[in-house]
Amino acid sequence: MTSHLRNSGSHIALSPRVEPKLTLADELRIRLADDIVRGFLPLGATLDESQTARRFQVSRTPVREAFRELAASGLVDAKPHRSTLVARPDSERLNAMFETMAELEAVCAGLAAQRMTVAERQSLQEIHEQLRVLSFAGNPEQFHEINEQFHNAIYIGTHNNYLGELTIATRKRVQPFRRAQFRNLGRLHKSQAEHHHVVEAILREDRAAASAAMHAHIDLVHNEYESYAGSTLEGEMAGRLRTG
Amino acid sequence: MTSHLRNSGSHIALSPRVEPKLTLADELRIRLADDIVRGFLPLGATLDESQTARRFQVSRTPVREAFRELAASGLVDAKPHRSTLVARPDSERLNAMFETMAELEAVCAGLAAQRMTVAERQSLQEIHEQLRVLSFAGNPEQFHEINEQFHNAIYIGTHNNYLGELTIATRKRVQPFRRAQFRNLGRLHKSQAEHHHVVEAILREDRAAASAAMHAHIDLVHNEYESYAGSTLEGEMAGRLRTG
DNA sequence: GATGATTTGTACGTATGTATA
DNA sequence: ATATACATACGTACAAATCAT
Repeated sequence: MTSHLRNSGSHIALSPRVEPKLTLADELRIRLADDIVRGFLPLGATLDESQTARRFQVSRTPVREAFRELAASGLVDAKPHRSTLVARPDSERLNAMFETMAELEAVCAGLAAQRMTVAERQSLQEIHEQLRVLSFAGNPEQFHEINEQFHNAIYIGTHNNYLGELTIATRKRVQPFRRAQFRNLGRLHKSQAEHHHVVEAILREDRAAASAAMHAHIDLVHNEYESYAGSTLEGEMAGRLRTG
Repeated sequence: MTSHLRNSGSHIALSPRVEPKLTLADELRIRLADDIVRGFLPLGATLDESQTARRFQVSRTPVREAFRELAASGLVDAKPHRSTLVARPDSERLNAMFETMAELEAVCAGLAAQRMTVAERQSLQEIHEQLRVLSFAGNPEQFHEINEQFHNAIYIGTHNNYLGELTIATRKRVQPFRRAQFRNLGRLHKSQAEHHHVVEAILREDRAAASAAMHAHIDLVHNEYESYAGSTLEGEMAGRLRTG
């Protein structure tokens, strides 16, 4: 992954509208957010402005602006006159984020059950079927990808874009703690079974059941993380890196 | 309200730790967010960087950073190479925000019913009583102030800080559309009655009832806005200012 | 549609505050 | 505790894009 953002001399501008003309700050924000949620940047890591600027061959100005936006979205922690750090929520806050995600996803599933169009319901079923196949193929990366599509399909089905955005933002903030989930092959099939209850309820247009099934699903994701983090003691260890 | 942020020469630094040393960008963000939610800055207004910089006697750099953060929080709309505008959601998005607020507030009330400490329940009752008195005194500004305290008390009662932050953020984004609410004196008493159902359910530790009562309350706030906006045709008119 | 005026985006230098020896 | 080193905060100059004519 060579990281040169600076595209010296735009080449091959065949079709117009290919580039929405993003600013460097925007590209940096997207790139850094991706690095954080993918776990490429470790939690609690120091994000040096000059260093980051050199890394991407830009000045510090767009880097600063990207950091500020990431701070506003909660992915990094920035205090005045102090270096920006990749956010590392303590266990209380992490629990709060998981719980909130469960509530948000539950509301989404409930609304989707009431509002999805025929086409949207069919699309959801197709994605669900893809996941079933993948749960046997056992490719964690691919399963994760389609799993996101599954949840996105439900957000769209709510016909409430704002709610979808809030939910996605929360998902992103929790993602670093869900990453290892699908390493466990057994988890793929369990996830599949949980999804099945959600899909079934949505197709029945049963709001309460869809909501409850999704809530249960996210709670299990949370539990899965806790048992993983607890077993590896990663949470404890990470917690003592700076505070101890 | 003279607007000089520049405090030339810090004076009287008696006790240490009085000033958390906010940056200019932070102060600007807070100030501008306040101006927006209070309706001081009209929806859709253009926020010129240089102009704003001159207004506060600072350079464009902190202004830009403040704009970026406001954009991340959704209060302003910023596209690359275009002036930043005070966000003016269309009716579909506004409905989505109201609906989401109702769901979030409902979840908060439900969790609070289960989790509030004795002290927190008592505090909630006291605030509720203050509102009852104010609903007769009929001071809209003061009622609004204590009303925010009422809802904040519930967020605290959830013991889920993240959820509280999301809910507050959503409340802020909708606030410009709730401003005129309490001009209507009758609304104060209706609001009071709705709150009563919420408080009662919370004190009974009845999660479902608290959640439902709060949901109904916010829905009525939404309806109140719609009938107001509809009657003044403000929504329609504003909608045609730029798009037409 | 081209050109000038205006506004935003980026780079960089200096000031200021923080952390370390 | 003072001084030094270092990172961030801010101002200014210039480049690039948009808007108005």
